[in-house]
Amino acid sequence: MAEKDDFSQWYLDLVYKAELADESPVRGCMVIRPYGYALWENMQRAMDARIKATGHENAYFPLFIPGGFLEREAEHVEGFAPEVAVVTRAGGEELTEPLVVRPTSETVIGHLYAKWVQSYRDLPLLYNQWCNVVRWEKRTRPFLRTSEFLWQEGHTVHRTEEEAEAETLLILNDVYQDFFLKELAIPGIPGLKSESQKFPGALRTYTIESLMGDGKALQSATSHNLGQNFARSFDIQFQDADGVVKHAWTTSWGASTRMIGGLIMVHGDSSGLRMPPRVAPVQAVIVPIWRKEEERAAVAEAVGKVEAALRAAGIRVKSDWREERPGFKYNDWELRGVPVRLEIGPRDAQNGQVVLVPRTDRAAKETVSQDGVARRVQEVLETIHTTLFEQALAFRKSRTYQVSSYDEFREILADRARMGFIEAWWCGDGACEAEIKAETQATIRCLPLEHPEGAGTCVHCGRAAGVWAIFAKAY
RNA sequence: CGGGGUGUAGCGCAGCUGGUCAGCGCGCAUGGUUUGGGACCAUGAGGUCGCCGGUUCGAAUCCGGCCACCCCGACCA
Repeated sequence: MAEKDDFSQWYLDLVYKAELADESPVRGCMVIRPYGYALWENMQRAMDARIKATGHENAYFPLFIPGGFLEREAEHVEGFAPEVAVVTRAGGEELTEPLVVRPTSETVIGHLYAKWVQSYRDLPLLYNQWCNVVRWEKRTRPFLRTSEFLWQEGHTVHRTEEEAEAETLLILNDVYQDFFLKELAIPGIPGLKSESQKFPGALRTYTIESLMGDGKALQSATSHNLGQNFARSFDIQFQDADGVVKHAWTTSWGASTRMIGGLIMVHGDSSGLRMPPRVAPVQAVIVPIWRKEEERAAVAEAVGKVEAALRAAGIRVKSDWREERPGFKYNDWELRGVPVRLEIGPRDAQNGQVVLVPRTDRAAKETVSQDGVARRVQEVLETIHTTLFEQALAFRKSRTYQVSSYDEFREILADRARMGFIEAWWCGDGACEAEIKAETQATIRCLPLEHPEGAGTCVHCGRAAGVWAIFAKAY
């Protein structure tokens, strides 16, 4: 595996060697292998629970969208047209109207919502779907940017602007940010996107931005207040209590398999992946060790007992009986990021013990009794979650800079070893933002929800500035 | 779409001034010795040398065309 100083190669090696994914015969697409898919399923389960806990229901809308639908919202079509895949031929003949493979489903869903919404009594409509989408990307990387990816997209309809805005923020905070903190151990920063970076067709876009191990930012989830734009384009109207027919307010929000890329780049180290325990496909692996056949029998008995105890405690456990040497297995499971390793050899079998090694700190190896091992593993899993989070937070802080001069801004972004989030005042002018991008390749990642009061001068143009922004180079 | 590069075994590569050039490492299979931090020995399986055409007695090797992929840039809510 490449060393971490060649970060993009390190990332690719890790994805393939840990067997999360493989290349596909179609350029830009990706095969998610069982280990990667198990991770995705765990993430889905945790995310889905939050989506439902906040009052949403799952549904499913079609893969194909009538070509004309995208065009109904001007900004939307402009934003997505270049990356849309279109089916022009099917059933052995040319289609009278080409079908777009969904890049996102605002339009089809809008079409149906127009039908389903009649009265203010029908609102709010709170639906979500888990599906695949296609966006033809020129440059792809597994998980981070693929032509087809898996995600969830929520689409809601509300009676008022305030309600829609509250929904957008509820998702951002109670679903996404909570998920990042509690499941992935990633300290993301919730914030508002600038005009140039918002979703095509949205009024406002909120985002969770997280900092990767190489100092670049990753947009990890987004939540959009669509205003009445799509309601107007698709005639989503309702008769309000006052008898007046009004356009509804809609939102949409999504999080994708890209989060897996984020998880890798935030937590991975030179030995490989480090899975956050709560979503890890395997939380504890048991490596049996023996020399002679008679030892094997005793070890097997202890392994069986420990495995059963862990399973009974709800821990996802696997024992590795492959015909390989222990050292090979240690490295292999470290590469795959399994949080806890349990070693059981003849001595341990004899003494009723197991050796427990946390992935985050090999030196913290400890010997525990077989009777208490399930409880101890649970504790260690919690500790590992906290450790991962704290390490990621410490890294983010060490790579976050508040600058007052543009020279300093440029210096930091030009230095691979220091690159990260730059916080500064910004005048709010899109032209100024574009110049910064042209000169430094950095973009405004977000206008963080938590920011200093007051005002200053724009880090680029020096004019009076009332907006606190986070800049970074991004994936 | 612009600039550069690469296509030879599952993966990574050597061979490329035409003639023992079908090879190496890893991986894989079989047998044995091993096993508390990436084992070793032996045997073996596996390739239309990206594709098409040309030059030649003879092409992985030279020439032409095509295709694919990679890197840098542009693009990327």
